[in-house]
Amino acid sequence: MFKILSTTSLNICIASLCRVKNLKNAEAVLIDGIRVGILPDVVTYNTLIDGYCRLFGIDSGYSVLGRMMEAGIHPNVITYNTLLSCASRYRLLYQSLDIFDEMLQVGILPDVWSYNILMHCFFKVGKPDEAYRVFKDIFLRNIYPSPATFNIMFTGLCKNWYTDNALMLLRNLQRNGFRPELVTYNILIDGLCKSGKWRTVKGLLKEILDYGHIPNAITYTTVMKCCFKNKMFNEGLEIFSEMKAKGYTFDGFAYCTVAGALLRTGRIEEANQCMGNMFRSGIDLDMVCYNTLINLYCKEGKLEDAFGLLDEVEKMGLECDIYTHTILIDGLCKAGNIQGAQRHLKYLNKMGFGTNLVAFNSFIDGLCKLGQIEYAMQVFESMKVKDEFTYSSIVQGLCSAGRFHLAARLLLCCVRSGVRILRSDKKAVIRGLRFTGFGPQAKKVQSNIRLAKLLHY
DNA sequence: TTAGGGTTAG
Repeated sequence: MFKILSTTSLNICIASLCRVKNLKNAEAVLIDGIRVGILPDVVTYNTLIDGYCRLFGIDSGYSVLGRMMEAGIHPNVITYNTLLSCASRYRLLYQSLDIFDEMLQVGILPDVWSYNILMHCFFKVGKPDEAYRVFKDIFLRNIYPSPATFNIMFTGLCKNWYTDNALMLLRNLQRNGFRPELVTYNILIDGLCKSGKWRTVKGLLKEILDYGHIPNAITYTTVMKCCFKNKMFNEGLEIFSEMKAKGYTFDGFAYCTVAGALLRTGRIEEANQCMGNMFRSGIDLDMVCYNTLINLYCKEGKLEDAFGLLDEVEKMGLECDIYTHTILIDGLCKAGNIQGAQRHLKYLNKMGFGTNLVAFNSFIDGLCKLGQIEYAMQVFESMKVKDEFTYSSIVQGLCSAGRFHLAARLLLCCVRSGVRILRSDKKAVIRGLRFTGFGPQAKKVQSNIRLAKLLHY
C-alpha cells in the first residue's frame, strides 16, 4: 500500500484514484492525510476538480472549488483551465466564456492553455471564425503559442472542412520559420484524405520525410483508410502488411480499419480472418474492437453471438456506445426482426443516447425491404433530420411498392435541398414512371433533377 | 489542463 508521507505523495495518490474514477477513495485519502497533518494544496484541489468534472460535470467541479476556497486555498490558472476544459468537453460555449471572464475578474491572467481550450471550444461548436479570432488574439497579446495552439487550429479547420485554409496557413507559417511536427502532418493528412485530396496527401507524405520525421502508426492508419475510401483496396491492404512488418499493429486501430472496410464491401470471410488475427495477436481489445466484432457477427447473420458478446462486454465493465446499438439495430433489421429493432430503438432512447440518424435509417431501410412501406413512410415523416441514406431507402422502398410519383417527388425534394442521390435511385424512379406509362413525367423529372443539380453546384 | 488514426445505414 502506498504510504502518504508528504503533500506530493498525497497528490500522486489522489491523482491515481481520480484517474480510475474512484472519487470516494480519493476523498478518504484526503481526509486521512489531513488527520495526520498532511495538508492539501492547490494541486490536490485541482486534481479533484478535474476528477469531479470528468465524472459528474462542471457543477460538481465548481463545488470542489467552493471547498477549496473554504479551506483557504486560492485557485490558480490551472484551476480555471481545468474548469474551462470541462466546459469545452461538454461543448458549453457560453459557460466557457463565463469561466474566462470569471478568471479575469478574480485577477488570474489566462495563459496559452486557456486560449487553446477556448479556441478548441469554438471549433467544437462549429464557430471557426471565432476560433480564428482567439488564435489571432494569442499573437496580439504577445502570448507565446504552444505546438498545441497550431495543432488545435489545424484540427479545427480540417474538421470544419476548411482544408484549403489549413494548408494555406501551414504554408504561411512555414515561410515564417514554423517547423511542423509529425502530429501536424497527421492532422492535415487526415483532413485532406476526408476531403478526397489524395494528390496533396501524397505531397505531404514526401514532405514528412524531408523534415526528418518517421511516419508512425497514426500516419499509416490514416492513409490506409483513405485508400479504402477511394476504392484502392489492394493499396490499402499493402499498407496493412507494411504496418504489420513495421510493428505498427500493436493496437486495434489498423485491424478495425481493415475489417470495417472488408465488412462494408461484403468481404465477410476476409473480415473474419482479420479479426481472428487481431484476437491471436493478444492485443487489448477496446469498445471499437468489440463493435467491429459485433458487426462481423451481425453480417454473418449470427445475431445470438452478437447479443452474447454484448452481454460479455457489459459484464467486463466496458461501456457500450451508440455504435454498438446502431450495429445491433441494423443487424436485427437485416435479419427481418423489425420488432426487435423497434425494441432496441426504444432502449436506445431510454438509455439516453437520444435519436440517432443512422439507427433510424437502418430501421427505415429494414421496413422498406420487408415491404412495410406505410410504416416506413410514417417513420420517415416523423424524422426531423434526414440525409441521403434516409431518402435513398425510402425512394427505393416506394419504387418497389410501385409508388413512382411519390418517389419522384421525394427524390426532387432531396436534390433541391442539396442532398446528393444515388444513380440507382434516379434510375429506379425514371424507369418505373416510364414502364407504368408516364414517359413524359419521367422526362420532366429527369430535367428537373438536372436543373436542381445545376443550381446547387 | 489542450492537439492526430479505427467501429454504424442506402
